[in-house]
Amino acid sequence: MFELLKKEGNARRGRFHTVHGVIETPVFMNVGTSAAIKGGVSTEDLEGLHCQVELSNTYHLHIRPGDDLIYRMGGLHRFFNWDKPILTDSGGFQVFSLASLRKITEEGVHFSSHMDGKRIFMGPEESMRIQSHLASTIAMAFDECVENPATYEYAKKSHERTIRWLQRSKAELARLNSLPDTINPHQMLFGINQGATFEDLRVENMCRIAEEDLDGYAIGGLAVGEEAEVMYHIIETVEPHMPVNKPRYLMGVGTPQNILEAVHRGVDFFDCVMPSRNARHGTLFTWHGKVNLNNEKYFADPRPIDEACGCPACRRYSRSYIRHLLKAREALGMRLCVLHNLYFYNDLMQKIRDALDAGCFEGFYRANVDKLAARSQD
RNA sequence: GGGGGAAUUCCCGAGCGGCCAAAGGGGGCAGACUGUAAAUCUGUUGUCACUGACUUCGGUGGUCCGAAUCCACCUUCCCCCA
Repeated sequence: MFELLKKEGNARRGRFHTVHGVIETPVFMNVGTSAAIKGGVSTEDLEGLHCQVELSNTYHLHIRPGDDLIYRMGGLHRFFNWDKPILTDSGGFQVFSLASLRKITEEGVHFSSHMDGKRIFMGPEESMRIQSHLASTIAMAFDECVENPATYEYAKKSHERTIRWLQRSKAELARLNSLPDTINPHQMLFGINQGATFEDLRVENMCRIAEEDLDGYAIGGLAVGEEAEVMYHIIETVEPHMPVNKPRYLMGVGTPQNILEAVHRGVDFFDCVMPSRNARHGTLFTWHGKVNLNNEKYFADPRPIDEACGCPACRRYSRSYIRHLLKAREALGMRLCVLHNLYFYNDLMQKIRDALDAGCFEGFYRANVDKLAARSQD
């Protein structure tokens, strides 16, 4: 159940109630594809980072260790010891990212496993069965994330198929939730809006999936190579057609600036690999822009990554030391950087919520939207 | 004391007369990264007045139109026999 607590312009302050607890929105979901945040971050760490929701992936966990095992181990929450909400992505994104290894039909998608080349098939029913085994808080409908640029003809054909896949996902999850040995019979389902960069397809798709009366609605297929302005425009186009009393999730986005822009346009949920991946590669997000700790100018810099940050890395360690760890390929270097970036993202969302609560989001937005995208000048 | 082998650009290492400023790796420097096939990938790494010129392959001197590559001597290091 979603409570819309406050609105400022299009920006929304909300509260989403789940069987695994409350999610204060706008929220960033911390991505741990294979039931682990890459870089050596534990679930205890996640608590320290004020992480509200963890995100894992259906396709990856199906391949390894197998959803049967996770079901036997009592579901994802027990398997990796996390009792707060978990959202599982459906595997739809892998239709896009593993494009060279798949074939799409009306039934679903034939993949070659990226691990061993083994043939696997995943359609809406398979995705829901796997997610039911994983017993996540929120399951995502099985969709096709279309490549950019896409032709109008293909985008139309694809989004219509994605709607049929959504209806099949919904029916299958309802069936699974009613079975006696289902771990989480209250598993929720979010539908995913598609339609590439075509306004009419996006709107038609949104109106059609809204009729399915789902627990939440996602905008997918963005941040796949199009200009940021195009992404913002699509959000603005779709948003008026999204149910007001349900959470809105912009999938896979994005930079701190992207998130602020999207909150400004009415989005509640986000997830992105960027904070963890960039951290592993040495790029840190701060309140005065990006810092690439690999740069020589930080060789003897005694300051923390961000003076204003309260994360475990900034509380104890200098840029100089962490840079050394990265250069020496010490695991601790990556870990500290990932802790910092995830703390930063969760902190960014907290500050957005605080601003909304205080009724000063517009000022917060204006003060930070450009600064966040810049390269730090210090 | 006798015999054999080796010295290459920051490091390791290829090169055996012109197509060599010199493969490949490492390291350095910089960039990318958006529902994670990413601890990955890309560019760059002698100097400059940079679509060209100059300096460089242990040292010195030769041979040759032309030498990192061939010859002589020197220096240093390694191996084998005494």
